Amino acid sequence: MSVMSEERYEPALRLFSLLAHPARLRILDLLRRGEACVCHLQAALRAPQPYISQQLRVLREAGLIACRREGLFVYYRLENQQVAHLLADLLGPVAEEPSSLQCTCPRCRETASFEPIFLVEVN
Amino acid sequence: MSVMSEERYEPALRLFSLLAHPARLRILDLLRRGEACVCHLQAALRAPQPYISQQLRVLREAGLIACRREGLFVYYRLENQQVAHLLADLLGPVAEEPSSLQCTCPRCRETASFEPIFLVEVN
DNA sequence: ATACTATATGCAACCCATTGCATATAATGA
DNA sequence: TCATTATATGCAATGGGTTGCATATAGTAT
Repeated sequence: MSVMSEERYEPALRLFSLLAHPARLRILDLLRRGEACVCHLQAALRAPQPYISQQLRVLREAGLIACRREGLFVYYRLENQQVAHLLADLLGPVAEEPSSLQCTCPRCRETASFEPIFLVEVN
Repeated sequence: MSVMSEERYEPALRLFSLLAHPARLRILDLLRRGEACVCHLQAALRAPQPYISQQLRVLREAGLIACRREGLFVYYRLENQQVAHLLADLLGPVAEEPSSLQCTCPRCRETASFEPIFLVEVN
């Protein structure tokens, strides 16, 4: 049939398509707590960096998230309030994970209370 | 990578996957107004009947809608309040379509104010 | 310039939902 | 019983998103 895509539904359809993806949904949920750098998300999802960056691009080009570069690091943030509401409805309030993940970015270093998880001491 | 499907997100992921589909979203939106028979949805979507029934099955097996048979006709209804809220958030209040679609079901016949759209007089 | 780290991009292969269609079933009436 | 209408199911083919990986780019430091 292929007809049937009323323009009235298109924004909602695009949004649902973006959210109906494990990695993207997880990323958006993580960003509800505030900014996060790519390496942070990478550590949280335990997925290859190019994979993370690809999903970030999809979300960025859709306007759901935005980013800001600081030196070598790029910090992403949730940029769409409607998504924040949606996630609050469906996932509940922001979940505080027991051991907050640490990566190699300065932000993680300065607030580090434990040994960073993905930082390996080389002697 | 295929790992990464935290059970915490699975209900939301399933829901988003169901909603990220033009026909299914349209059907759910239509059912916000109340019950509708298959032929009614068929007329509204202008899609083949087997196609409509398939999407209805998907939604039914997911528990989003329920149905009740009355003679030859099967009336579907929205069965998930969370979905109703979601749609209200994203699509706004129930839209009253200018000319309400009519099909061949008794319900449409008794409330018919105009000639049913998809009813052809064969004399 | 070179080296190194963090991040982004390009692209091909794969996989699975989508969808079209034939057919089956349910219910009613003659 | 047969005919007809409304709805459901089965299944193969297709198309488009997903994903893995090689590689490119940006930024910093020596």
